[in-house]
Amino acid sequence: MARKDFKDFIIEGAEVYLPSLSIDCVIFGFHDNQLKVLLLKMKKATQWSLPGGFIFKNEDVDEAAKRVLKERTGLSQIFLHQFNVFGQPRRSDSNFHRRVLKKDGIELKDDHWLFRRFVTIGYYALVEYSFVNPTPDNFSEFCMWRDVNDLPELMMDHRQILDKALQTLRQHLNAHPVGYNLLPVKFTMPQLQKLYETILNKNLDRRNFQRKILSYGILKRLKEVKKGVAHKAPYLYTFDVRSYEKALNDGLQGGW
Amino acid sequence: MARKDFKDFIIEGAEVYLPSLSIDCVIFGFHDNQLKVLLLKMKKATQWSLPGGFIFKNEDVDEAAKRVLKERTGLSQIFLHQFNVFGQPRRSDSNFHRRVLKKDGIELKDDHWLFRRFVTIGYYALVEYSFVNPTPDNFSEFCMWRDVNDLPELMMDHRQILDKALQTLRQHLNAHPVGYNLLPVKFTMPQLQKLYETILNKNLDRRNFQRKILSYGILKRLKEVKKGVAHKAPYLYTFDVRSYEKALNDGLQGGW
DNA sequence: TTACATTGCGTCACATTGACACAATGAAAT
DNA sequence: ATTTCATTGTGTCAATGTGACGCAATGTAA
Repeated sequence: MARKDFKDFIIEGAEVYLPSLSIDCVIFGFHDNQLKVLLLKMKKATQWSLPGGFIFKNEDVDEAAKRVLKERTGLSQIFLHQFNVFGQPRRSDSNFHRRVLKKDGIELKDDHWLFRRFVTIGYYALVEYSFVNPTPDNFSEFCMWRDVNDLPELMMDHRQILDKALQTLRQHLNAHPVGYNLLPVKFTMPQLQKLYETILNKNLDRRNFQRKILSYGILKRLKEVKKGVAHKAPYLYTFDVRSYEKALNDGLQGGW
Repeated sequence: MARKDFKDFIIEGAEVYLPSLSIDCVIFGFHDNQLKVLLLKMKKATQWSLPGGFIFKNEDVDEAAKRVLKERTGLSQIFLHQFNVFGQPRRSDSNFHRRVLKKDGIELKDDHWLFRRFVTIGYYALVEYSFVNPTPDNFSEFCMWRDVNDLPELMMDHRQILDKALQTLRQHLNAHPVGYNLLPVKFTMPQLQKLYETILNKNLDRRNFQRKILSYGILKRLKEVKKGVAHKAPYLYTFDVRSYEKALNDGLQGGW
């Protein structure tokens, strides 16, 4: 979006977007054995923010989320899951936005649509780190991956939204194709384990983990091994998509 | 809400409510060993609808849901859980409402706020059947419990919303105090089992169910037995609230 | 050539689960 | 009063799953 488009956006927003509603996305990636989140560094402010946006008046809400995802990552066909609505009246601070925009040389009336109350719909997304091309929006100076264990200060209630997304991801780990969406096509067992450990925030026994995950019958071991690594080279695995989806439909977890 | 209030509501709605957003509630109860849902029979139409409402401009979304719940059931302090947003542009059919209102002698302009697009936030609630005082709203002629296995035709996408709520309830069964909120204070083991069977839509072995549910240590067996029943009188149980909440925090289900 | 971190494979005790047996209870039928 | 029988309380047993380890194989780095 060029400068001119931004002006149009600010002026015409009230016309083209559904009022009162916004979208915020928590985009997870996995790299260097760490769980990452894609964040935007705001212009003229120290805070960061989640990628977000608004919904066109005739647009499906899920489609709007996909559009935002595409704009920030370059990716289509992303695993996307709506997880919570944040609807406290005081969640946004209109003065904050006014100040930030003013520093950027933009002054708007007090009753401008951007300053009104927004109820936001939280989505979390799972993407393959290496495919992403992080792209800032009009409110941000850059867009980059941040480690979930080393987060900067976030604007408004975005930290709360992020925490809730992480909590949801944890609960979904056994019922959704989390590994499949976060890892590259070929990966090693230690990588997969580290992913589970990071999301669950606990250590797992290497041998028991392998036994359990293999018992699901959703992995295929390849003939290759990982190359260019120190120590013993681990085997590479891929997800057996067919049986993975079947297993997830039936539900992987225990229970009744 | 009296007749006059209804007129006010229709006229002033655009002023007092947050635009574009609505709330729909799937209220579950348990009675006669059946899972029930509280539904409204619409005026001048054959369809039924879920209890719903709108959000005041300065009202917390969760509070709005509680308000709706209170209006339809008479209850405060209800277990309430937001589960999904339904945001397809074509989910509501403005002609449907127009027709229904016209039959009721009410004609509104085509651009009336009630006919605009609404994104709705779905909540499910768990209530104790016997405490509920079903109360219709202005769009409905009566309000009553319906068996989830014998549902009438619902307006718009309310059937889809209900199904999603049921699916969510199933997933939450081991992680939320479902039994605690749906059953009376004192209940029998067969009652609790029937509740689980109904929600999960499958039969469970009586003896294994008892063993497992008792192993959680969340139930207290009382000295009393159920009276006035045919055959052997079953013991009565209550939830041990303290250990129940503790167990739910840790998560009852298996997994990692 | 050796050291050593890491990987692949396996063992064992114990807990959990699914399937089922049997006696006890008490209202309803005779 | 006695019998019937659906229902409840308790327990058994084999199969399976889980947690805690041991040990040899691998292959880079010392």
